[in-house]
Amino acid sequence: MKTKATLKKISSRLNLSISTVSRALKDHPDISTETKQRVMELASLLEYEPNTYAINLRTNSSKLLGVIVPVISTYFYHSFIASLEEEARKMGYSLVIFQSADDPAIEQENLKLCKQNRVAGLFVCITTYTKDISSFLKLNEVDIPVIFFDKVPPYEACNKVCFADADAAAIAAEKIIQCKKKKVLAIFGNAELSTTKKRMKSFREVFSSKAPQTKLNIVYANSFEEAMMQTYTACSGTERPDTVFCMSDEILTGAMKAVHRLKLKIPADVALISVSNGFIPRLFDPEITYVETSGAELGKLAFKRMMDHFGGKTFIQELHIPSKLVEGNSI
Amino acid sequence: MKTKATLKKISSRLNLSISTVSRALKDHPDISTETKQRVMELASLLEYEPNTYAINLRTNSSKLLGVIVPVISTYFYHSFIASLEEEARKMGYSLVIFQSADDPAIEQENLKLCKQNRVAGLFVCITTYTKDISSFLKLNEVDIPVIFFDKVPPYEACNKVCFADADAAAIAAEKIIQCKKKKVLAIFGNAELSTTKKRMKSFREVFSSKAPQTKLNIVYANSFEEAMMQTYTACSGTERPDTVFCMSDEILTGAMKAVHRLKLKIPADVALISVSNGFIPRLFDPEITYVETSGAELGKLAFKRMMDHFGGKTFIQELHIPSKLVEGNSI
DNA sequence: ATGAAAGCGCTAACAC
DNA sequence: GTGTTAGCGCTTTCAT
Repeated sequence: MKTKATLKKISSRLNLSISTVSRALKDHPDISTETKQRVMELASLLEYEPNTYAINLRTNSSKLLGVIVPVISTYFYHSFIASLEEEARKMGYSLVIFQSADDPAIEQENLKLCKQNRVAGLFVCITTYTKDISSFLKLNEVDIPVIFFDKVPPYEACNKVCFADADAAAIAAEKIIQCKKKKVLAIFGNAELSTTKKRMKSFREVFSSKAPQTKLNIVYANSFEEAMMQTYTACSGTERPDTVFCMSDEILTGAMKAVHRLKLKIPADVALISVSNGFIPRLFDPEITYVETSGAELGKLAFKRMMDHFGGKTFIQELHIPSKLVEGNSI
Repeated sequence: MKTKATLKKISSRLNLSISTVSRALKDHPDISTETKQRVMELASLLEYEPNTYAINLRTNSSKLLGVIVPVISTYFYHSFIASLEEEARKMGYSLVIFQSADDPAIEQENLKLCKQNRVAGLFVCITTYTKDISSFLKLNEVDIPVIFFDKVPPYEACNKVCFADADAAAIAAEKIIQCKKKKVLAIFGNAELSTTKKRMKSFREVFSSKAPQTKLNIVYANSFEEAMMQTYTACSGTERPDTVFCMSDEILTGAMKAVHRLKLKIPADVALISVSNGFIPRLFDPEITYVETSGAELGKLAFKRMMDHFGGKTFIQELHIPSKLVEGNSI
């Protein structure tokens, strides 16, 4: 194996000191143009690459950002990660990725690995079951900013970026009312999640205040399959709803499968409206109308918040992405 | 900010030398049980975490693995990454993720970042346009194994893990023949890719040898939209195919949208068969029959190959994942 | 304009 | 069983 170039090697070859070479490579004003020239040349000839470990050790910092998500392979997270990666790369940061499998124990393991890797900052979407976030908050004590995103802890004072959940559900509810729908099957996700609670509360409220006569059938689905069954059952009875509201992409895909199975026409037989990251609704024909909760947008916001933090804006804040309706032809 | 515990601090507090502490923490046989006890206790009290940078610098190695993919947010890559992450975590490795946006220039940037981060190994799925892989192969010279996956360079001698492309297409072709289909629309991806070429060649060959009378309409689609248009055009004419073959998930989603728009019954009006990662085909009803090319499986294989490499099996090899048919009800 | 030297935190060869 | 020492590659202060 070819050994890597170091400052030492370059300096001895050029009869210069290590510090001069170091400075020359950084275009330090003290160094003469001629010396810089010589150093630069040899460095590129030897394909010199500064040793990041040495730099990190010396400066006690790194350009690594940790990301912990329940799973990568889901409608939303990979688009978040993708947009985060783009932003990070532009600023010279790299992303180290971990999955918790929605298991708090693995989440803790991942946290440990993040610490071990001495990440400069951490983005985390907690598991459905994470109650105690003190181990995360400890990172703040050692000046590693932690930014919670999407599924954020409800109680503590911590940095959060998430969607305007209440708004998203309200916008969908209003659209349904505006379309004069009367019988709504509303499928929500895991009842424990703060996201679910917020969305449901606001969804209900809009109906009770603006269209109290609407028949609301509210159910929960923790998976694609459950969403499909809920939809199938509700839509195959005689009391078929005129509208199905889906709280997430996962639920939407389940609902759509049931709709296809029942060979229902959209929106003639049943209308659909969803809250979504935006990819799934466009797969269908007609395209599904949805309230956008964009993972990409959230990724950008999260990264910006991290940079602000590095820039000194270390105060705690909760940021929201506004929701907007994207019209399809499903309602 | 609370300062982190180091060997130095622990040793001075305990009136021991740094090396004794270091050895105690590693459960070195030389150290007395009592000393070990005292050291362990103080270490956990101070929440000592070894400084990875110092270790990496000292040992000139890291537990980071680089991954470069064209995009994360696509049918296949995130499942590859997800499975790789699971495997890696089990072995104490962490994944640093980069997207090339299918742009060779960004790919080179990413490669540079991987070098900077001194990754212990690299997984890369090259862009559609990557012709020169010498910069990747250079890593091998400095003992950083590079494993190409999925879209692999066709010519050079390098480590590859990929699908048995020819087999996958052949299996689909045989299924179509077995179902006595006579008019096939076959949609392939980017014509430049070796994957495409292999799949198409073998697809054609099966038909010409086993069912030469079949009417084959072979087209290319570089995107979801193109696949939709190709399907729409072919299926709305009078000469509608009885079967649509889709080379990838992306193409399948496009084809399905066209099928829905034309309100064609599956498989009565048109049969479908696809090559797929396995998630998309199950979204539809009836479920689509597909030849599985599992990103998760490939991730596992790639990681295993990497570990073998670390274990000394540094010879170059090309590994394949066999293809298997997963029956739906679409043909 | 350049160099010497200390030190980041750790490991490991070599004392004793 | 424990300590001493050198050194990984770099930055940075202080000399000259």
